[in-house]
Amino acid sequence: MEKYSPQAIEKKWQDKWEKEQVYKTEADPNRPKYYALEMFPYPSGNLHMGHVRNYAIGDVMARYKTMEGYNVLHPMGFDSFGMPAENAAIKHGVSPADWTFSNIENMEKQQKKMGLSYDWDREVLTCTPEYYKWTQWLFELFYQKGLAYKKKASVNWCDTCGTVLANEQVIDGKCWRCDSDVQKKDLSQWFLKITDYADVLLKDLDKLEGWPERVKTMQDNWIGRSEGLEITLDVPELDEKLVVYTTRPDTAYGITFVALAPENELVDKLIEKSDKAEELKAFCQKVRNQSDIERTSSESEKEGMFTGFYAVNPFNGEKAQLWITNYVVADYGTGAVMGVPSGDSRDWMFAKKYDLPIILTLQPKDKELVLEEMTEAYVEKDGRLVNSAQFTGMDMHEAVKAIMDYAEEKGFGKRKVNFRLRDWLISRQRYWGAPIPVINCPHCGEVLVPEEDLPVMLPTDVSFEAGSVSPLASSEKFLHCKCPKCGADATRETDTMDTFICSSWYFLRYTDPHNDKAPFDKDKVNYWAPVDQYIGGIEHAILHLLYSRFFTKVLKDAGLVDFDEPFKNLLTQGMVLKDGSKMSKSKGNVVSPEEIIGKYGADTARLFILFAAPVDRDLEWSDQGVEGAYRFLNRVWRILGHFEESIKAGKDDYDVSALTKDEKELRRILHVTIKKVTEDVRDRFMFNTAISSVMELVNAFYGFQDKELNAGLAREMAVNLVKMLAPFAPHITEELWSHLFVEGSVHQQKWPVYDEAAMKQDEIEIVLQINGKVRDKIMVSPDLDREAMEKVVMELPRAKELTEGKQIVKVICVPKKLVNIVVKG
RNA sequence: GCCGGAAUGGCGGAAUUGGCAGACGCAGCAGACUCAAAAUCUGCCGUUGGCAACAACGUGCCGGUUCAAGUCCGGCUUCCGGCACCA
Repeated sequence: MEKYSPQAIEKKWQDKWEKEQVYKTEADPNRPKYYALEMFPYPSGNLHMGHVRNYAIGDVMARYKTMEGYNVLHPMGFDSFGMPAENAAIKHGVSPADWTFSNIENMEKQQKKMGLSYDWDREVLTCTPEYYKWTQWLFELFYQKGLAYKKKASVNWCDTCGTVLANEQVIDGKCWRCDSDVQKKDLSQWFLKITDYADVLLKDLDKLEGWPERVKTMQDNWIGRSEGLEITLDVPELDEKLVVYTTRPDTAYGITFVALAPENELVDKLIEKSDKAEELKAFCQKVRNQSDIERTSSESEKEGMFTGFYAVNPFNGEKAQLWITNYVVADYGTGAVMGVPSGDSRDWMFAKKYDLPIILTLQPKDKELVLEEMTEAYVEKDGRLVNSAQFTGMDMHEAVKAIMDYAEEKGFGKRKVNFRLRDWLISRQRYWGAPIPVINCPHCGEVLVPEEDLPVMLPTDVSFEAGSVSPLASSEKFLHCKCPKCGADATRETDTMDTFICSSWYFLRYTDPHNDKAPFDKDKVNYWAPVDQYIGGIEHAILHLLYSRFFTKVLKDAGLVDFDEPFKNLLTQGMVLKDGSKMSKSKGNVVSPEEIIGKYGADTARLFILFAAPVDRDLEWSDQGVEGAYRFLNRVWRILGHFEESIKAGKDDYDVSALTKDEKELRRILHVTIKKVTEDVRDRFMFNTAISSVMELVNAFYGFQDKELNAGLAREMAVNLVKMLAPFAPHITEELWSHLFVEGSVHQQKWPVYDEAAMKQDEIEIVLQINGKVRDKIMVSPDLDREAMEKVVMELPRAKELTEGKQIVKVICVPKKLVNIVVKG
């Protein structure tokens, strides 16, 4: 065989696979299916190492499962709506579509150079009318189910991007995409009612056994469920009522004030009746002008202003001062919070600053608190109640329940579950997205575009200048239309949808990508989906993964699919780092996949990236490590070349009993390796250790390079070695397969099965321990029972020497492992 | 503050159910081949002491359980990530 030349063989096989459509798949209800999916990329123009890692992992799973006999769906597509295309249009005058499609073309070319087993016929591009027609159709479905609505609200606005953002897209007060400060704006916007599904989105996290704990916790935190009590307080001077929400009803006898957000409904009424209306107004204005970060940071100074009015604590009839404050979150709970300084550190700080009364209602069990000596609130959730009428003396946890019962019985309280999760703001004042299929009629109001008129096509005669209105409004032809209901002159909705809508259902479209009658066929989607293994970055832990779960649940309730979770198993890959930090142009530490593939080939790039670290951990890029992977593939190539004649001459059913002792040992290692690699790939996603055991096998193979090797065994070694490496390094293995075995593609072979009998050892090494320390090793038959093992070991000179003159307290025998002699003296 | 994850040689990492810590790879050292170098093949490679046999120490820290602990329990430290004035 000639020298290993990846550049020559990789191209050859990629062309052949494509021509022969080796990776094309069809639904087949008679075969078990496996759906392997990598998160589809945004078409930025070039693949980076993160993509390479993502696709390499997915490709191993897809190829492995295919060899295991599954009908495998392994598709790829592009999340191709979005801002960068539009920015390119503004900056360079190219159309967003042209920019996007040329990037897709380039990235596809790079993906194809990786040798990935995609069924390209199923490619999904979210920016095509064939796709966004169904995105719009799904929006209409949500609308009809009462899950899409338009409302005026204070929303997140990114001035740089010229659009609003969902809560999930605001990271530490900054835009997720461009990192600039997010402001608040009052706008009328479309929302999806994800809060209707808050409870089930939280509860079903328990079902997701194949998801990493940390992703589930993140979603749990984000949804933020809390159980508590709503308490209604009278405000006699205004003849009004006020509702507060608390998770600590046990402290209700300690209310001395009520803190209101300026947005609370009662505030305007308070100001109206107040004799210091101007001051209060000014204070409210000041608070409302603060940005979200200023207002919601726990470090910022608590401020407030007394309104002069009081509410009555319904538990004890005590008066509670009504304050307008800057520290109450307006859109959580009721925008009003009961102030119990003794039991809440924020209330404590506020009460101390403004000299408000404090009542102690909870005493810890292990010490006695004296109000005058306290320097901070007692916030531990443990103790007995004091100063709490009939509840005094009760354990805190019992009191929570008892007080809620009491409040409900008396009619001034109601148990309530609250969530941190807010509805999903989906309007975007941008061009390159799916238009919201709604027409505004002066007579009929909001009207959905009739299904037969979908898709609402993106116009091309627009000006791309960013502003507070979508560029779609600049197309007269697009903007003006007739009302589908009454025929009157009407205008279209000019906002487009958040691209996260497009990506919330793309994995379902892959199951039936060319359907022009429906988003997907029910039988097809229920055959292939849910996704068996989803692979992607942790950055989508909340955004994409939460939205997709929401979509799936709505589609299940609408009867479009039979499952209620989209992704059975989730693998969050680590980042690819260079010199300890994420590769980025600004740091100048980017390693280009194209260059690496050009130099060493895709097989080396894939092998290195899978070998260098466990898939879920960050990976430090190492040029020398890549060399190592390349060396290994060369070693495989050479050793198989060395035994080429034997491999070709060998028979598949040869006489194993004729093997020498050394050959038997090699064969044993082979079968141990098959077991190890199978389990690592199938059960643990430990590709790094799977590869390392194949390396060990190759090292053992090299032990025979200067020796005779039974032709049957040479063949068995080669067949299984090439098969085991096939998912990791698809080209070199295909080349070797064609050289050595001729028939078919290695990727359509059956995955190796290990032979228990071959794994049996005549002799195994056991360890002698004295007091738990290793003192000697000996080869024995693996069939020895405890007694026989003990006997053999006790006869060892080392054992005699080290136990001489000492008292043997105990002897522990672990069959096939060790004998531990415990001595005293 | 609450929640989650992690910590093992010079480096990436392995040890799956408590049973030989450091597999495999990188780097390093040595030998073979070569006029020489590269490539390749082979061997060595945690620390300390010792010519060696061997011994002691060693998986972030302190303690515990156990014949035996990287692994289990209790208490910390540091780092990474999420949430956070959410009542």
